[in-house]
Amino acid sequence: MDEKNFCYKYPHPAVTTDCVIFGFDGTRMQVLLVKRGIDPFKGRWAFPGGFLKMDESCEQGALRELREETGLTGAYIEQFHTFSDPQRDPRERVITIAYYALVKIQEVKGGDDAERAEWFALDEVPPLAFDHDRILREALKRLRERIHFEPVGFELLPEKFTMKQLQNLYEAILDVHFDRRNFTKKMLHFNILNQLDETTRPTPKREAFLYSFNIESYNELKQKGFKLEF
Amino acid sequence: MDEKNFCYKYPHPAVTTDCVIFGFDGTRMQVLLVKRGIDPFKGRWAFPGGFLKMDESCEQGALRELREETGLTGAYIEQFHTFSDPQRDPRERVITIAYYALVKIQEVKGGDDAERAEWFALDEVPPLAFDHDRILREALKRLRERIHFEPVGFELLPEKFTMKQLQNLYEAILDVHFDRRNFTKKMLHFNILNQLDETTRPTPKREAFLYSFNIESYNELKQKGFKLEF
DNA sequence: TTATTTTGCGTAAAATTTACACAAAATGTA
DNA sequence: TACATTTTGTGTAAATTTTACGCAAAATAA
Repeated sequence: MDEKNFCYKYPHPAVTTDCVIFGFDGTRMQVLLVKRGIDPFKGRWAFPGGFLKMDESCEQGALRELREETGLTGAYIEQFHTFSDPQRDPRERVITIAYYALVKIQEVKGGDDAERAEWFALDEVPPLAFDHDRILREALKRLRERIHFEPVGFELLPEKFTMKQLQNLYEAILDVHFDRRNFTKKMLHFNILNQLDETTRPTPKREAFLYSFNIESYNELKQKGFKLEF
Repeated sequence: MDEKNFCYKYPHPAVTTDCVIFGFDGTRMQVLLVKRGIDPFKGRWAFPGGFLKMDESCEQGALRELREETGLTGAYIEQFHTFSDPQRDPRERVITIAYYALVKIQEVKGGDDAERAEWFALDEVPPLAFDHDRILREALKRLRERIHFEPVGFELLPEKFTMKQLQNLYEAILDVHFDRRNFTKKMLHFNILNQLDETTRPTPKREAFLYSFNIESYNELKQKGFKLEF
């Protein structure tokens, strides 16, 4: 059947969600792309996404797409912008509500479309379908702002991590360099890290402490109003 | 005619834009509300907004609504969130792309719907139609974040303003109090203000310098990457 | 005149940020 | 075993920024 059964008095745009999925490999920020199997832009890479269902909010839609593409459930996602250029999709008028997700790269198994999905380092992202290049730029911009108010880094690292890993992450996102000793001091000063008894073994050189994120302390701090300046 | 002439293979939600219009009266932040003339929520106050046309981006749509409601053209607007709860409109599925505008309250003459529009101080906003209470909360939250990266205050003040007015504005938005002398020092240190030769006359007490915003210096500063911490 | 309010300009103390020094822990090599 | 090398943990002094005020000038009102 090819009938058009959904009719309205006034024209309605189609609505999709797209999700920029960020991961961190220990050194560089990565994004998960999916190769398009159909036109338009067949063969081009794009962010996972799809049409919004009528009984789900766009957050639910984005989470559903994320689950379908990567097998991830309950990931940290954040809506950052809605893109609505009338020409952004050659088929029909489509506006897309864009999210970014922060995931632990090592926990992504890949879902139904896993064979089509692939991680790319930020500086190796190929030209993307639709206006997804712009969507990526906006996502990064928002992530860089967000890091000043939320400890977004902890969504990207494993449960236990070293101070060096955390520093690498901040440096990768903000594209800056910090002094190792000052970074540690500042981070510990926030009091949102648990220093664990364990250390990294085996290790090539001197072993490092492992830390975990203390979400209770963070929530307390958040009540009082604070900022995570870097 | 009451036919439904716009048909699609899959269901499409309706899409609107809504605009939270912020103004500053010298002491308090205000928002411009419009009284609804039709159901649903007839008689309740709401933010100006309306359905997106098929040939305009949502930014163009928001600017058009703003012009129709207030007569303002070329105002500073910023998209902050898209609201998509399936139940948010009792008529049909409507998602709304929400903007906030920063306007100089003294320049708002009022448009076609001027007689239905009214300014309300933030702490005197009545219960609003739809999910507009939530929309207001989110707009404020975003404005408070934004003020750390953009000199949003200058959109809300007249061309020439005193340091005290600027301080009042920051205090009203952030709901904090600054020391008068330290605020001045910090503000001047950014080097984005022109100190004018004029002063405020007549004045009840000692006259104060007038300042204007130096957008060239601001853009220079922005290139280098900076922050307007308060 | 004198008291009062508002503004401009300053300065000392406190707090934070920045730039380093140094030693301990692990490894590899002579 | 001794020693050079790398990586990490901890500390400290200097520079900078923030904070908390003091004080006098300009205008008004009594």
